Amino acid sequence: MEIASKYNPAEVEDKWYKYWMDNNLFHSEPDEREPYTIVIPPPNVTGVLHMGHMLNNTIQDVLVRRARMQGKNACWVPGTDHASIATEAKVVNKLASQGIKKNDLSREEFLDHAWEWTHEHGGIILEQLKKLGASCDWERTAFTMDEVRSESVLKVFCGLYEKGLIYRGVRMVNWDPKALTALSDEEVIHKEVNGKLYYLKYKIEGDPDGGYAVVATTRPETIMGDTAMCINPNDPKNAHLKGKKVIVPLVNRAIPVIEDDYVDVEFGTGCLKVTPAHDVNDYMLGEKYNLPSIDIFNPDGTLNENGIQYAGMDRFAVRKQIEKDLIEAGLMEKTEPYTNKVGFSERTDEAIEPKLSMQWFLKMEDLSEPAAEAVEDDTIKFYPEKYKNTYRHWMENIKDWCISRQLWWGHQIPAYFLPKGGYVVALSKEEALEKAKQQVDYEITIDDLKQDEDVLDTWFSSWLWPISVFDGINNPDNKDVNYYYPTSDLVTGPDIIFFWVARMIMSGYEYRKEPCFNNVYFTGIVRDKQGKKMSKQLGNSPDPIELMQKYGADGVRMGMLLSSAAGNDLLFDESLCEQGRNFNNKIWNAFRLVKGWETDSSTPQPEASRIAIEWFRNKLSETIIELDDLFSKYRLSEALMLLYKLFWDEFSSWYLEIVKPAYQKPIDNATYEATLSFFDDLLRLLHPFMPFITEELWQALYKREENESIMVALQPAGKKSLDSHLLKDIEQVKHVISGVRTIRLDKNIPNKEELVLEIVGEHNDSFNSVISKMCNLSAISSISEKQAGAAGFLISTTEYTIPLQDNIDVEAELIKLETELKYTEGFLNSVLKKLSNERFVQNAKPEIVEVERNKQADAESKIALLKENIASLTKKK
RNA sequence: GGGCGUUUAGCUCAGCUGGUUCAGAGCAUCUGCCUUACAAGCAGAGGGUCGGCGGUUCGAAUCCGUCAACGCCCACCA
Repeated sequence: MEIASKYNPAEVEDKWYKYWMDNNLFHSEPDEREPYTIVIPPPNVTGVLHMGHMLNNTIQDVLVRRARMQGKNACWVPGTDHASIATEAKVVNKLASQGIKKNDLSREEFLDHAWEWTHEHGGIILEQLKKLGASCDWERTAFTMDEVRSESVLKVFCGLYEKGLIYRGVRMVNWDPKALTALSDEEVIHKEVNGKLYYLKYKIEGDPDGGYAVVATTRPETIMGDTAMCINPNDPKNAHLKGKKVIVPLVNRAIPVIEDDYVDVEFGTGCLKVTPAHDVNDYMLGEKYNLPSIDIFNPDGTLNENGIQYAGMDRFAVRKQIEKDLIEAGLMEKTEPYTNKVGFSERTDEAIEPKLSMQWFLKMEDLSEPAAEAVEDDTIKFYPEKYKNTYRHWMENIKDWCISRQLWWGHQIPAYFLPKGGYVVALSKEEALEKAKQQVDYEITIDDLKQDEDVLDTWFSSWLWPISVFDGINNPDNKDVNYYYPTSDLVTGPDIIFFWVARMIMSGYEYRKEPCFNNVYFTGIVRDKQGKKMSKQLGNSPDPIELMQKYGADGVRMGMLLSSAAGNDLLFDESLCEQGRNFNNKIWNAFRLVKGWETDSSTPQPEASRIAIEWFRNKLSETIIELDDLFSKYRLSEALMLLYKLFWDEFSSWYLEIVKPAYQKPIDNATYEATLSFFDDLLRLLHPFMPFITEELWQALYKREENESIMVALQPAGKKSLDSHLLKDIEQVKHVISGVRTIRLDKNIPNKEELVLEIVGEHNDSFNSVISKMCNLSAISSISEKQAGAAGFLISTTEYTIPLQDNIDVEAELIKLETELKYTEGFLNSVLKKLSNERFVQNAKPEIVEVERNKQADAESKIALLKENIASLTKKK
């Protein structure tokens, strides 16, 4: 059989993905097996795959594939998120490029465009996940705005409303003047902004001396909304203002001076302008002192008619203009540079405007209680654990969730306004009418009802995800949800711990009285080599599809995983994918070697092969134990590295080299069978990490049945009890072999040339067959004294020597010995120092002291030996 | 302003409750090899006073304190 010397992923990946699909291997139905469930963090429906998705989904696939191979009924539910604000923004932009304004369209027309966009771009990302090898149950693909999910959302809204947990009211919210919607606190990102602190003069009303108070503000454009000035009652320097009124500059309106100890005496002049409509704190002062509230902004951030001469101008333009005008009017005392934190919209990057508006809110207090507890007591475990703190802190300070958005793309709020005021909340308009009829004493028809224009926050649908994907909201007792819920692991980024993770936990307890998942694995953020976050804007993110074409999906998966300890950011480097590709190639070539062997039943099994098989069986089992441990701690990176070393070093470099028959010689049956079986085990261990190449080789390794797949083969179990002596002995043997190789290299002796190994001192000769084969020796013998002119090396106190025909370089040899002697003497010294310390001998554990004594003995005999050798060499000189 | 985390070889990172599984791994580097699976390879080698300082201890990468640098999260001081 002729096999190419390089693995070509392009030839095999699509083939096997299709095979898995054709054989329906990704699909799961409830049965008697133990379930293993993951729900995908749904990517934006119109998004494209980026490196973050690659990492996240590779991890999920590794977990799912492994669980499947452990005999569990594994189900990975894929899907997408309608991403209300992001998608709407994209559609608005697209329409704008066609010269269409959103406002010119009716809601229905706009939604038609949005659906069209969704169908056009939707699901691209899911197709990309298939390239990665994701073993999702595609028959279960869900969308946050499909029928089942939409129904779930409305049902939940109505239910929570009935329970009194959802309320509607005018509150100070985060307003995005670009997206023209309210946002939740979590959608606001605070950034430092270099601006100015403006010191404005507020004249004191009726003051004969023309006295004034100075107010420091970062937002002079809001003075039109001022309805009071506030001082601290305990501030002596402003005491003269008590009970007075001051005149708002330019506006010439008198406002009262109020007193509240909220005001920091030290800041600015100790005078605070109060603008209840445009600042959260001022709003609270307004409530407390019953101040009027003057809203000066339009929704888009321009000033309204309350802005008088500035009406129609943008808020930032006004800031500049008003600065000029104040200076001209002599009402600006000074300005100074100032940095403060300003909130920006997560989506549009627009400066948030605190704004009073009517919104829907969800009360969080009751919901958060069981959710907080579950993480606290490890019912739901976080990996890494440090996020418990973050979570706890947020839960303890949780505020009500603003769930309404002034958008069209999303779940429209099922609240219906009545003609003469008031509203009802109902699942359908028909039901709303029934409710309305009971509520009002006038005649009412279905056309009189007007549904709330707003939609719900996207997260109000995704927080139900682990339940709603199994239709567990609409049909709480269905077979699927009862079987698959609670889900097993959630894999997501720490950036959405509040947006999503926390809220899912809440909904889980609210609707199923159970955790929604048992473990949460937080991945890090993918950064480039400079440590910058990878993003499309920065252009520093490679295209995952191109990467997979270049290195193969398996290679890229490995590249992602090698760099990622849970929760740590990972510095992505393409060279890791290269390493992955190289590893694929290594596996490929090992396969070529093994499959190239001819067997011969008359060939007896060499002793070396017998030993190698016994040893590798133990090595494999030892690794499996370690692997299980690493997986239980979600240390996937280390798990993969462990297998990498097992395959490359232990299997390829040691095992295969030992059992490899001589050129064009056949191999004995027993060794051949054992090797194939090891190969099979290795492929299965590797399969969760590298699904494609392992399937390709697994299929070719033995004759397989139709429809068989490594995907559903079981993980190898390994031996129960390990022969630790054998494992240790072989490590010694490796040292001996390395020593001989070093001599060959040093002395420039070709591998072809047979050598003789002579040993002075203790040596276990059970493994001589292995040493002999690996070093190409003609004989191994024990002698009492090293031959003159032999090269050698020491392992503990045994001296391994190779007699050489040619005269050796005495000088070089002496230097080598002297160096080793010096080092050993130094080592002995440090040991002796410890042992001569009485307090050490008294206080340290006896085992430790014993160890030191052994060290001393070993070092002493080694020194004696070295000295002997040096003496005999010197004689020769 | 609070809280959390990180700092160990050129790079990326392991090192649990203090002591031979303690100074490690992979990559990179260097040397020699186109050796009959693989140069995307083989064999061998070098490389760190574990961020600084101080303390506890017979003994500290590991525990305590402190400082520094970087990162993240939270927070209404205009």
